[in-house]
Amino acid sequence: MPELPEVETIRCRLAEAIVGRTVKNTVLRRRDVLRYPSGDRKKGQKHGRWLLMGKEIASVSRLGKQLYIADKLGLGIRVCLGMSGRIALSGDPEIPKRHRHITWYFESDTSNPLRMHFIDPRRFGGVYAVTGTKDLENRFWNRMGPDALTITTEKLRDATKRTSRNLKSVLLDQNAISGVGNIYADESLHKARLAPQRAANTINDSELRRLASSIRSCLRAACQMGGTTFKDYRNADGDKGEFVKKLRVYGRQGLNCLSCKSLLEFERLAQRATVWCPRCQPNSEKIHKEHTCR
DNA sequence: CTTATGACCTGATAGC
DNA sequence: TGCTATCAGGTCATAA
Repeated sequence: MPELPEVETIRCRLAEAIVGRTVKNTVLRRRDVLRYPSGDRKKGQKHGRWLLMGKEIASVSRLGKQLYIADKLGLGIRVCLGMSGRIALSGDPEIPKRHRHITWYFESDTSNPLRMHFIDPRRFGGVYAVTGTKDLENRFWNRMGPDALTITTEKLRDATKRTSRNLKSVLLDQNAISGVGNIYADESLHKARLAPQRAANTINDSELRRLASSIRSCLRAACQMGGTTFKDYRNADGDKGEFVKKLRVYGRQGLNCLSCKSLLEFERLAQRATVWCPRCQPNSEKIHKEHTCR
């Protein structure tokens, strides 16, 4: 469920809560949430058993929608939240009883006990043991596109210029750009006044600038509001994200466009629900005149 | 190499 | 009430 702003909200809170603290014990209740991609199961199991046990947390970082929690040597865990995953700290008053697949217990002077849970009903998410920063980069992060929160026009051009796939697909492709999911793809395209069906390699320079800046501003605004709780998302303390109040297209198919009053359309694109305004976001590959939108 | 597709799961909700 | 069908914010392996 969580996209970049939701994961960033969680990352900030975790950095505040667990950096400098030492893991006293780790309980893994469901082995299969420990993942071993592309055949390095043995290696993963060897390191995975520890899951930061006895380690002092030195950093909580993020690329796109992925978290990395590590000690000062860089050894750590890569956390993917998938569709329904979350991290909850023991201060959250309503931690669900079910689906708490992993719990980390931190050392404390008893006045300040702290637990951290990995919770994931659908189990599309998972935790990956990583042996160091190089390992993280080689196996995972170097293969991903640049982080969407700070995407530049130039980097977006690299991601779009050589592909005739539609913009929606490219925005959702983590190897092209990291961190945009279904909600912010639709919101960014609407803000940039670009049709989601538009072939990526047909957008001109001013459209490219508009798209890069729309992605950054949508994500930045969502981060500031603690992300979007459309349905289930909760941050590490159990709170909802308020950006749901700012959504202009996502989930609004059949309603009026907030910019121009046209009916918002719906189509399944890249196997995802896609909502756009046919008037604000015309699928024309020609330069069109500025019109009344926004 | 790129790209499209299905698999992986549970839970909430709608319709009969 | 109980059944079935459909939908959900992501990632990964596979095959064309």
